[in-house]
Amino acid sequence: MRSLYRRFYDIVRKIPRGRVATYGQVARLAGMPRHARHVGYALAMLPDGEAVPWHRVLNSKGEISFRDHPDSARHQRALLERERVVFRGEKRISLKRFQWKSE
DNA sequence: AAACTGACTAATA
DNA sequence: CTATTAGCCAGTT
Repeated sequence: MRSLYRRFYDIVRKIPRGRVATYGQVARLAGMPRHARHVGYALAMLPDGEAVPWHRVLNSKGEISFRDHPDSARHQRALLERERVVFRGEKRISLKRFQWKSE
């Protein structure tokens, strides 16, 4: 249901430039713990042109979470690097340094 | 109703 | 460090 997803979008919109959040974190902040998978699901059907920085959402290990669609993963990485988020190796970033500390 | 599907996670080996 | 596993839950089939 799209109205439920709107809560996720609102949270994601608050992630500052150069910072990232995890799916679980977004779910918790939206008041819906244990709905991490739905955050990803919501972002997947996010229409193009929405002002939601979907690329700042990573999985709990600090990795880009496109198992398939490697091209989209590259795109996401490019968007993050444009914000000075630094990757350690091929896929990971340091959550220690870049995770958004909400409130 | 039942099975299946995920841009997930935490715990365990 | 990687791999596996069980748990998760709204939508879809």
